[in-house]
Amino acid sequence: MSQYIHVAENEGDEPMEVPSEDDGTLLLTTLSAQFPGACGLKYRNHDTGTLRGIRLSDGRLYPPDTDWGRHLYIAVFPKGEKVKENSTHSSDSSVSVKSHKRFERQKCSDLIVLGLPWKSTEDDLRKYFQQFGELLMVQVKKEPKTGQSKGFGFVRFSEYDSQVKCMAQRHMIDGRWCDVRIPNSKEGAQQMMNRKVFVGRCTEEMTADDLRHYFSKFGEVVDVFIPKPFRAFAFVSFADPETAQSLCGEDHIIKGASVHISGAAPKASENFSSRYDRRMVPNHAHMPYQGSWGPGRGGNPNHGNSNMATGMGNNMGIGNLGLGAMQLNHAMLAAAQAVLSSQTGWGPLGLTHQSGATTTNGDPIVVATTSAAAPQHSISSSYAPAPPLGTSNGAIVTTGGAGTGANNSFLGWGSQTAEMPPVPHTVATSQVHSWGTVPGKAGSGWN
DNA sequence: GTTGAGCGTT
Repeated sequence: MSQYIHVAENEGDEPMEVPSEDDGTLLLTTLSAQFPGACGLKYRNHDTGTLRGIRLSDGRLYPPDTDWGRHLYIAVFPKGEKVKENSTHSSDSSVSVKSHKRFERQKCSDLIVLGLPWKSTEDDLRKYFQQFGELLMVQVKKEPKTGQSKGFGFVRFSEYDSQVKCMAQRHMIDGRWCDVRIPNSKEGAQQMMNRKVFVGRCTEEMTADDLRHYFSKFGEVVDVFIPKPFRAFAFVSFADPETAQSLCGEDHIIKGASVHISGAAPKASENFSSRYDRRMVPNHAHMPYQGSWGPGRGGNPNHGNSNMATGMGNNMGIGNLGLGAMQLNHAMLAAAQAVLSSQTGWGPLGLTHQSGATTTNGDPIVVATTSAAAPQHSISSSYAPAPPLGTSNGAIVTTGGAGTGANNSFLGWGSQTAEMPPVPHTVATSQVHSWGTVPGKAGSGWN
């Protein structure tokens, strides 16, 4: 028996009625059609005064009791996603607002949609994805002869905001969970906007604070890295990639010495592992928070991540360290490469940071083995499909029964099959489980 | 007419 359910974006907002299905469930797609990006529902339980999450399984929201009753339901959004204009108080929500602002400038790219049902047509895709915003292109790849779908397609939004929203969740399309990612062929496009510059010909007198202070006049400096012992170069990371780009190729005078600025090259480990053979870094495939820690565009102050997405073409490795032609010898070049390599945030614990290296920000280098540490830093959390950790959204199953698989089905991260794997006991492992089902491509952080 | 990790006839 179908009924209309009262849903609002916030408590106190004017509710909107959304229809349930004949079996009494509410399709997540129905909800998100009216509340784009919504990933769940909650309501105020007046017995306890607390918010109660609504069970979500296989794209269906289940009524809290025998039916939906007269509760006012609140749409739940992935963490950091609900960046609306009506959030006037930008004090505590400054993080998501900031990231939003940063993303506004970004351009859309084609997105690959994986896992489509064989029967899904381009019309189906268009109908589904237009809830996130205006679509510029929709494709379903088919066998040329038979016209049979290959099970994947491409979409392109006109607004980057739509793309971010769309990528922040999985998608139930015609009964299957589908993933939306940046296509392999497009990775690297973003990397042209590296936030980090290489500063060559540094003198020993230049401290990290000196560099930070000097470069701050061009834009917000997120990080300064000076290898120790002294090697006559440094890395400066800006919050805005455009700032970094604008400085590339220039010579600047700092403390009476002329330094040369150029784009920081990707690490060798990134180049080889992600380009040549991803099996060389099996850890990546199991790392949680690939998404949120990915492209390092979120102003993440940690070294390890600012390079995560700098996988430019294979021909832009050592040779393009941009050391200012012939200013530095081979040893120095190798040293720079080594330093870049050593900044891998994903490496073994002991190798995370070069000993003695200085940083101007006081933050400790976070090794991404503890999941809870990640999102707090991560301004780019809008990339993170609010991993199943997101109980704070209140959208996690609270009712009993088969709800033990709740975490796995949250936002659809998990198995395609109805039967869920054993429920992990900790949040951390649950993330590994859920995210680990997406193999490879960890380096780019775009998927 | 089957299938289920991937990566786009232009």
